[in-house]
Amino acid sequence: MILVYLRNDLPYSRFGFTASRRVGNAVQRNRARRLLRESIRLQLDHIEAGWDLVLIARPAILKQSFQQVDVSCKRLLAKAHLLTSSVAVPPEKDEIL
RNA sequence: AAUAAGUGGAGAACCGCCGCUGCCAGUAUCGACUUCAUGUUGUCAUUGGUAGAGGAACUUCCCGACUCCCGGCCAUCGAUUGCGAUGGCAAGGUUGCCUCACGAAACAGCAAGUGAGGGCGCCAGACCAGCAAUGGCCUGGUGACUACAACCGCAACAGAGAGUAGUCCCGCCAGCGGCCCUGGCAUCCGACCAGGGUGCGGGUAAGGGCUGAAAGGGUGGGGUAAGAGCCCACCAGCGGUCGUAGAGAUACGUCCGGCUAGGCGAGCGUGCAACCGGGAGCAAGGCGAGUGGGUCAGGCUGGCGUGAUACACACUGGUUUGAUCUCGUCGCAGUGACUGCCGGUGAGGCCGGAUAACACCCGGCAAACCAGGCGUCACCACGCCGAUUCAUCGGUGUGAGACAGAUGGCGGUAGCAGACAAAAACGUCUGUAACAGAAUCGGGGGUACAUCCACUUUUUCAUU
RNA sequence: CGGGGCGUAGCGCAGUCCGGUAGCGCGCACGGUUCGGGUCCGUGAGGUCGGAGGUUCAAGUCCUCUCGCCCCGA
Repeated sequence: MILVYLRNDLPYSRFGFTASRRVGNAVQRNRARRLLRESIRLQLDHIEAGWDLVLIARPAILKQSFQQVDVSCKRLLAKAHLLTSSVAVPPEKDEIL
């Protein structure tokens, strides 16, 4: 997946989820978006306010379970220094989405 | 019993927690309208309840409902600056052997597609007749089956020749031109005349050969130097007139014609025939606001959350100021019945007008019908409330409907599949489904599909 | 909801309109040139024309269905 973020100078953050036709057909694009949305929903309390974030799905997400997607998502947020409190971020492993 | 194919049906279970979208109800805040009080309604927050993808939702090959837009020329009639009605033509569109049926849902009509029967052509097989060529008949298969005899266009290579056919080889010919020989004109030569030869030029497409997917009727006679539909008779084939049979395609018969015409109408050219108003699509379109609404920022004020609680910060409703952008809403939602009302359609029917009369036509009526609206009732699924004989009854509520587009995540149980282990069972671990996601609705066709069930058929094995 | 286009050799494209030989450039292989490499010269290999069916004597080309990809309009 790809994370694009930009400071919006608002007291809250906004999120967008995108899956292009390269990801697959309508069913597969819907599933990719839902996985990303659920992963962000569980992290809402730990994400800094004042940012616009867009998560872009890549075709490899279809082969991953939700846990793998969630780990990748957390790792991306930590890399962008968008997490507020200390969240247990798993260490980097070999497989990277 | 296994296997494969086809057709039809089913096509993802249950419980808990968190989350999303619509609707309903309660609570609270603020605003608007109204009232003597009350109340109605909108928005946001929050709580509870409830509903929430498919057989193909895919595809877009089609049709319809529904909505909007548009229409050339001529004639007649009525009106008399635009217009309306009727008829015709043009343009455009569709179809292409015939009939019937399905698709086909108000009268009529309706496509993609499908079925049955028939006609004609072609192919294969059996039988019959005949020495044979061939013909007849039956069965099966197959055909996008209007016309290349209106026009335009196309055909590589090979071959003599491929579109008003053509002489390359073998043949045939001596009428014509040339050459040679003989004879005649008293003699020689030339010319001329007669006869013969030659196939060089030439004629000949009748016979054979060669090339190719394809090479321009058959028999007999006349005719000719030799031949040729060159001419004639008959036959085959083609076009047409008329008659008979049939619902029609068409078949049979008759006469006439020109004598032969080859192939490709899947060549999106074109001609012909028949039929038909056309086009766009819910991003259709209607309504409202634009002094409105959305977004952002500031002020005032209410709610709620957090913290260190007379305060600060975040979010949010109302109001107001500024900037910026068009926005909101309807269309838009169970199934079925009642015909209760309204609306619509109304072929055929009835009545009236019109006519000498009938038909057409005009007006009306109503049966029947409808995918439209309202209303009532029933049913299905689920929830809530009440009652009781504890399984029913009664009451009540809901029925996907978004507008960057809602169905997801986690845990557990069961089932299934695989692996370990194993005589089997128990057990442990892993995985959890194929094709695929609603956007106005309905219907037909096509395509994709794990697994299960039913039926039919193919093949193999076992038993009798 | 409607309209249009593309698919041909490893890659990029002609040929399709109007049927008959599948070709061009780069790349690849071999040989030559050079002390060696590149450049250059010569020779050569390589394509079920997305798939299925049909029309035709003959289909990359025409027709029908189907698969994949791309674009446009409201």
